[in-house]
Amino acid sequence: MINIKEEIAKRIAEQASDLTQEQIEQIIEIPQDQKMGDYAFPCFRLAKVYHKAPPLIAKDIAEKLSGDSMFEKVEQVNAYVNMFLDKQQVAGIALESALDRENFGKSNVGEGKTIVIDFSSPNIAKPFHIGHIRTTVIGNSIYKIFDSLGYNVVRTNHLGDYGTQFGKMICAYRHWGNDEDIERDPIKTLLAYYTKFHVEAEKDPELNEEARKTFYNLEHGGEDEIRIWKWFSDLSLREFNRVYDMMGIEFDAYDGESMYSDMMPGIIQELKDKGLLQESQGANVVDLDEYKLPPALITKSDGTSLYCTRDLATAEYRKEHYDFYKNIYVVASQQSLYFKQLFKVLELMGYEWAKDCVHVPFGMVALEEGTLSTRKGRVVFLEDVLKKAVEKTKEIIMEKNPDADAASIDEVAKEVGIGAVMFNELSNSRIKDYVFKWDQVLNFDGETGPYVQYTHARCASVLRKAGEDAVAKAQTGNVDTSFLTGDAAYTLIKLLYQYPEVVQDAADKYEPSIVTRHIIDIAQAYNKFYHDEHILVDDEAEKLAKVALTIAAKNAIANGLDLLGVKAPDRM
RNA sequence: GUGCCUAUAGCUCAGCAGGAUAGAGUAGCACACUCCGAAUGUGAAGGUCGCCGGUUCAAAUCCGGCUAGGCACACCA
Repeated sequence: MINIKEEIAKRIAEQASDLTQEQIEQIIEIPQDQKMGDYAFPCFRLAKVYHKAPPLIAKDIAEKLSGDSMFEKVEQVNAYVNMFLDKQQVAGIALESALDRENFGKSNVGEGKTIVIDFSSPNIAKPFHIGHIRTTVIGNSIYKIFDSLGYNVVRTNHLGDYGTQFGKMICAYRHWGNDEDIERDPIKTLLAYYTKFHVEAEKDPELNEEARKTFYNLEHGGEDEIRIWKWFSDLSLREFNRVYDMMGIEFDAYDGESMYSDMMPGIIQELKDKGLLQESQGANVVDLDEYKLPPALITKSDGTSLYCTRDLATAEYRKEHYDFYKNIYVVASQQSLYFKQLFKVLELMGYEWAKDCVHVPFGMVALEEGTLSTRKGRVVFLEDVLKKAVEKTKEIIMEKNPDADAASIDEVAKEVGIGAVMFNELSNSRIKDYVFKWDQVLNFDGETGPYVQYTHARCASVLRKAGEDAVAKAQTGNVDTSFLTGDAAYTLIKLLYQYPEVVQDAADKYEPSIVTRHIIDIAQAYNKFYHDEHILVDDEAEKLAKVALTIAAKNAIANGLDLLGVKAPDRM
């Protein structure tokens, strides 16, 4: 696709030779008001070079640019050169790429590069609650975005299936466990035991000691501990997979923490050999004082391992097996300091690839009653949220469309309801904290997933009415773009043109919300176009041009939603 | 105590390698379905961009200092 900004910069560079084309490209901006043009070039910075007032320089440049066929007009307003592009040319460029659904917004910049992305990673035997939605949905979207840019992306679910907590869980089971209850409703039952453990441990500190020993046994090959642990793991995975299935999320590897337990001694030895390990208060640490970081704890005073040790092993394993270009961790912002320590230790171990490890943090989810707390039983289950969203959607569909057939209602309600929850999660910058509110996730008006999906369904509906022949003809892109120069159509066209850069930007920043916001803009622009102009008009040439734009908008929305992991139904 | 993050309309948020009059959605108000899907669109209203300084021709955006909230800071992950 032609890079318009680059073309403009090239032309200005010919006029103002004291700046390089790159510098000019940096200065060129998109005015906030469309009335001021498609692109603008502020001339303040040239004033010093030319010893002339900025408006005079702007006037000069504007005059020289005026003749170029690229522009409809170029005018000087104060210190700005405001450029209005030839709308038909832009429409031609945008349509050409957007009509090609398969390739629109995609690229091959990542060819030959592998990215490992660690996300979701819930703890075994604990509920999959609303707090997990962030890493899961954001991680999935980042995977989709990089995948669409040609990277080979490995999704790994680093299950929290190890650590002292399992000592606690096993203890609790031994004290109060009932196998039938567990089989019937594993997570909720295990959660009840876990909660009870903490209550009891308050009264009887001996329990904590017992739990520590139990984990020690687990880590050192205790048969019964391993049997119970394995059983809990399997049950949990079954539960998690049900939720992943609902959201259409898959993984390439389920390598939990336990998988790396064999590598612990090796890591510890390696740290010793490299002179990094120090004994401190009975524990083994890597001192990071020099880097203004607290020491990284490698082993506890009782000799058992810690997550840091396991994470070091995990990183090494990933480098060896995947030779990653980036190793991404989608983990809550609470752990920012921890990841700084982890990456620093890797660096000190002499691994130059430590710089390729990135922590992608996100903010906290709280409930109106306070922070989520598994122990205190203050949780909202993700599955319940998804189910409620589907029910609500079903009600809305039946209300709006009483004679739709039952089978399709169920299918669409799932796509829209679950899509709404996922979309909602991806609407804001990931770093923001938020408070979970039912009426907020179940709101389907305005800037929401259903709004965007509705627009997609509306496009599909228009195309059905247009008929196959018209769609096939429009699909070639061989249409008269002079019918697409109205304000609404042109706004939409510019958004379509920008879409590929937006995807790249979202990848650079690991920020799916950039895509979310852009497809909201596209949906708004299409809806406005739809209201302002009649699409299926009698005039064949005009109709084909507008149908082509409808196809393009539909493709952009469908591809954008796909990057979010959200479905784009043709009817709803 | 130290570090990191956040602060923009009643509410939820965009905008932040500086640029022209700070944008959406939502709530409330007023409109538009004999017309391609009203889960839509239109209009009016709504702001000391947390506060104080600084840099600059130009600051919501950069720098410094405050304030408020969140998070983290050794045997949990």
